[in-house]
Order: sequence, then structure tokens, then C-alpha cells
Amino acid sequence: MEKMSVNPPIKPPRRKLAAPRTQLDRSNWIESAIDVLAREGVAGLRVEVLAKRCGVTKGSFYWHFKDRQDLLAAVLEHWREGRIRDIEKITTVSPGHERDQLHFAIEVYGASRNRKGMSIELAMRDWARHDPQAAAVVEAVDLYRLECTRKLFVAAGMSDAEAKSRSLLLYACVFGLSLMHYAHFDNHLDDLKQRIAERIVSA
Amino acid sequence: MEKMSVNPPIKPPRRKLAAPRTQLDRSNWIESAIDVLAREGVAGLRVEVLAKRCGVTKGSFYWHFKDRQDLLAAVLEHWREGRIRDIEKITTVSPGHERDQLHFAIEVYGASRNRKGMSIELAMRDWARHDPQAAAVVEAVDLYRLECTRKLFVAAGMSDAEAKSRSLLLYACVFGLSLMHYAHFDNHLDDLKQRIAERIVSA
DNA sequence: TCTTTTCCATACGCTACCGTATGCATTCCA
DNA sequence: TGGAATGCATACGGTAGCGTATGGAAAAGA
Repeated sequence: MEKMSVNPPIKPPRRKLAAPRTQLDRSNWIESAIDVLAREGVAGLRVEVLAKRCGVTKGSFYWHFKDRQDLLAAVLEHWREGRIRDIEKITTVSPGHERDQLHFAIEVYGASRNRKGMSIELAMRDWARHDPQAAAVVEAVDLYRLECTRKLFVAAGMSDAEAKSRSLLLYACVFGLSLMHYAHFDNHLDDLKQRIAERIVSA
Repeated sequence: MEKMSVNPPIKPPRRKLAAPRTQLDRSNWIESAIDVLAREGVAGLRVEVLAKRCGVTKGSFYWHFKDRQDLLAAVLEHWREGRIRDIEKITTVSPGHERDQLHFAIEVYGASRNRKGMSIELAMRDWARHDPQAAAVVEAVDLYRLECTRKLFVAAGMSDAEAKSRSLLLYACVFGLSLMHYAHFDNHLDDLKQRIAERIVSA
């Protein structure tokens, strides 16, 4: 008895979608995942959706990852490492330029530039509010950042308490502003932000 | 011919769960929905889940609401009205006490108190990032708030541009801080926040 | 008391996912 | 050049959730 498949296997072209890319590996999946994360949040990070975006089926996904959790954990780790590297690069003390560095730390997430970066930040924070693992990673990254900018404030001549407070103010404001992109607020938004940055950094 | 139901209807007790409450109406559903929204975000706001929480089935839900969208729109409207009322109450100018009022506006979402209120704020903002309707409501509320505190800053003697900038700083900071509840940051967090509040409000 | 209306339960069909099992094609390698 | 390992497709069973259809109980009128 020959086993009859319901649909006779008509050989399909190997890859239909645009990119006839080479094989995927873990890091390809992770980067695509972060893309989706930025646009849809962690809730939109579905295995089959992601697979479609990559031009493959989930058969591929489950070859590279044990399950969805495995991917999510990898995304967290990837993000953590990247953020730590970044903040370190930005804040390694360069005597005499501390205030410039602080201004730069604010502008990096200036929302106009680096929209995607800010989307990821916000998506991570949403995620963290409902998942202890994500919360731990976000906390680790943020505490590291706070410590880095604190040192800059100290190097710029502030007291310990003042430096800590300013550091907290800085990031609260950066993240807060990123939540506030309004269509009809003010034509001179950049001027306002400049004033704010001054108030955060200046003595 | 009698029509025979597949499962003979065994009369169930009318309501099994704890609260033998009266009938539900729209506002009951909306309040429960906002509760869930605060804890789980809009993604967790599922019809059948909400029904279970209310001790009924979705049969009831679809009697009161056309569909899930109908509920979501109602939640948005309910939230908008409440926030507008609140901010108006807090910021109606009381000459000579403007700075106290501004401090109060900051403390209202002090996170230690009013944890639920802050959760709702954040959930609304998550929601707004993926839904134009929610975005419109959040924008309307925020612009109203910004305008109210701006007036207070002006009444406290600041220039227009400065008042606008401070107003933006105030809310950015309030929302930003609410994203930053860390387990291991500082024992004197309240002191830091006090310093921050001073920096926002003081001349 | 008899009929509406109100409010809710139950059952269904449908879609989107998750994770597993299995098979096929390529590539690597001896 | 013929296996073995790699990388992916396909098919399947299962769950959760949406919205509809329908019926029945309880309350409100008449």
C-alpha cells in the first residue's frame, strides 16, 4: 500500500520572498525579533509572525530555538549587552567635557533621531511591567546607566546626593519625554527640550 | 417532533461566584476593565477573562457591548473625563499657592501612593503607542494637563517659554520616574525625588 | 395572570497561535 | 560518491479568544 499524501507534493520554489538570503542563524532571528519588538511590543512577538517576516516557516524557528521563551531570553540578553556597551562608550570620563557628555546622553534618545532605539526602550519597559525576567534586565541596564551619569555629574563638580538626584532626573526626563510625542503641542519643541536639558545639566 | 438538545439542560445555580451582586451595567464592566487594564495592560483585556472576573459569561458582555472595541472606546472615554476633572480640580489657580499646587501635581503620581493610578497611566501610554484612538485620547489629556500646569508656572511669575518648558519637564519627569521603580537603587529615594521636585518647580 | 422585556448561559464556528513530529533537500565530509 | 548532519517545510493536535445564535429565567408591565 502506497501512502497517499492528501496534497501531492508539488515541489515549491525554495524561497518565495524577496531576499534569497543565506541560512538564518540565531542572531538573524534575534535582530528580526528586536525589529518587531520595536514596532509591536512584546505582545506582537509571535513565532509564526516572525517566521513569515523572515521568509521561512516556524519549522526553522524551532530548529534554532527551544521555544518562544528561549527567543525572548536571547533578546533580553542581546539588548542588555548592547546597552551596557553603548552607555560605557558615551560616558567614559573625558575630563573637562563632562557636561557635554551629559548633554549627549540626553540627545541620544532625542526621539527625533533614534526613533527606533526609543521604541525599543519603551517596549522593554512595557515588557518589564509584566515579566520579572525583563524587569531584572531593565533594572540592571538602568542602574548601570544611572551610575555612569552619576559619575559624570560628580566629575563635573557636584555633591554625591546632588549627582544622584540629577542622574535620576536625567533618565526620568529622557524616558518621560519619549512618552510625549504629540501631534499638536508646540512648533518650537526643540527649544523647549534645550531649556530642559540645560535645567538638568547646569549648576 | 420534539427538538432534543444535545446536552439535557440541568438547571445550574444562578450565580456560583462569591458576589451575588445585582445585575451588571455598562459602568460596572468599564470599571472592571480599568482594573484589568491597570494590572495586565490592554493586551490582557479579553472579553472572556473580564467576564469571568465579573462572575458571568460573555453572553452578558455582548448584551451590554457591541464588541470588544465598544468596550475599549468606553474605557478611553471614561478615563479621559476622569483625568480632565482631576487636573482641573488640582490646578484651579489659588493665588499665592501656585508652587504648592505644582508640588502637589507632582506628588499625586508619586508612585508610592496611587500605584494603581500610575499603572493606568502607563497602560494607557502603551496602548497609545499601538492604537491611534488611544493616542488621541492620551494626547488630549496630556495637552490639557500641560496647559494647566503652564498657567500655574506663569501665575508663579515665569515667562511664557519658561513656563511651557517647565510644564513639559514636570510631566516628563512624573511619567519617567514611574517607569523607574527599582528594587535596589537607593534607600533615600524620597529625598532624591524631593530634590528633583525642587529643581522642577523652583526659580 | 399573562406577556414582554431584560439579562445572562450555552453551544458553535472561526482564527491565531504554540509546540511536536516527520520528511525532504542541501551541504558537509570522509 | 555515498552517508550524515544541517536547515527548513508540512501537517497535526491543542488552547485561547472573538463574535453569533439561541434559549431560558427573572423582572417588569399590562
